[in-house]
Amino acid sequence: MTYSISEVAKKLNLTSYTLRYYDKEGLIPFVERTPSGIRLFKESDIDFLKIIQCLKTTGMPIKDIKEFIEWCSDGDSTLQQRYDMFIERKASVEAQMEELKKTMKVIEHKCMYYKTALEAGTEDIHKNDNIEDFITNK
Amino acid sequence: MTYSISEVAKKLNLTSYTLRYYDKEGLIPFVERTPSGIRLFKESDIDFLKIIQCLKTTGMPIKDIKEFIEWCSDGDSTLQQRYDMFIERKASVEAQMEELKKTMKVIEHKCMYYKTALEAGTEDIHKNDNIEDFITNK
DNA sequence: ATAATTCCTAGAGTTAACTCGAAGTCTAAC
DNA sequence: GTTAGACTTCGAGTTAACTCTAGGAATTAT
Repeated sequence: MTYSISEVAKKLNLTSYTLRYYDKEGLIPFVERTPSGIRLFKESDIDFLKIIQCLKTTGMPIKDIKEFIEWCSDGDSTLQQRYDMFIERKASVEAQMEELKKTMKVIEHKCMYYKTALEAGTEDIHKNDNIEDFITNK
Repeated sequence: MTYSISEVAKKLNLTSYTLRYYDKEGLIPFVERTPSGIRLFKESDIDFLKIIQCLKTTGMPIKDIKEFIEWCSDGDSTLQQRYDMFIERKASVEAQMEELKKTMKVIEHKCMYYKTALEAGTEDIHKNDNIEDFITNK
């Protein structure tokens, strides 16, 4: 069973334009076509697109994802590169999570700041606060 | 005590170009100047820039940050908007963390996948795997 | 068989966030 | 008082990732 480009777009919550763009950029060279040139997406193609979306979420640029796709079609000789890449992605995601946690602390502090200010009707009650205390975690 | 643009850039790990760009975009209208036009950053300006960096980390676009800055100079009448904004930022960061967690699971699975493939010398040992099982969390 | 819909490509346009170059001004050191 | 280095503005250039348009071909519905 195969899917049309618009079906895949709907399934993955992106547009046909984007899928054609990914194809143009060499991210999905494995997608087959009808004799008249229309793309036919297999289930396995959709799985690959899910991995591509996952890599994008980690902040990986498209040209790097393309390199990974090329490694995939190069077979077992590129296993080490692909392993290294995922280890590096893992470290990157860990770093991003750490940064988000720090960011969250500041945002939560600001939520409290404005909650109390709203209750008081003025920001003045924070006149003596020291924002550094929160950013530096004192 | 004040700081020059390049000192602030160094402190915040960005460039003078970027700081001037932020100024041009209205993110730091409070930064004062010498009579000859040179920017003098106060400690409180740097604190504001840290909040701006924090908002950027949450994925907030610059024109939205600008709106927040405008609210700040509009005083207490905008407390509700600012509170709502931070609540919304909090939800956004929570969503991002959730997505990163899901992404992490897939990445970790791929790390294992390639680790075992490397040990076996070939990807073939995963011939019967079903990637869906991992993506759908089975 | 015709009309509506969906597909195709090539290439142009958009947007965000920088990033830089040119030309000139300011300031500190000698 | 001149020179090196940092500062200024203005506007142009860059990059990534889409996003869309035009013009045409294929498929589906009536």
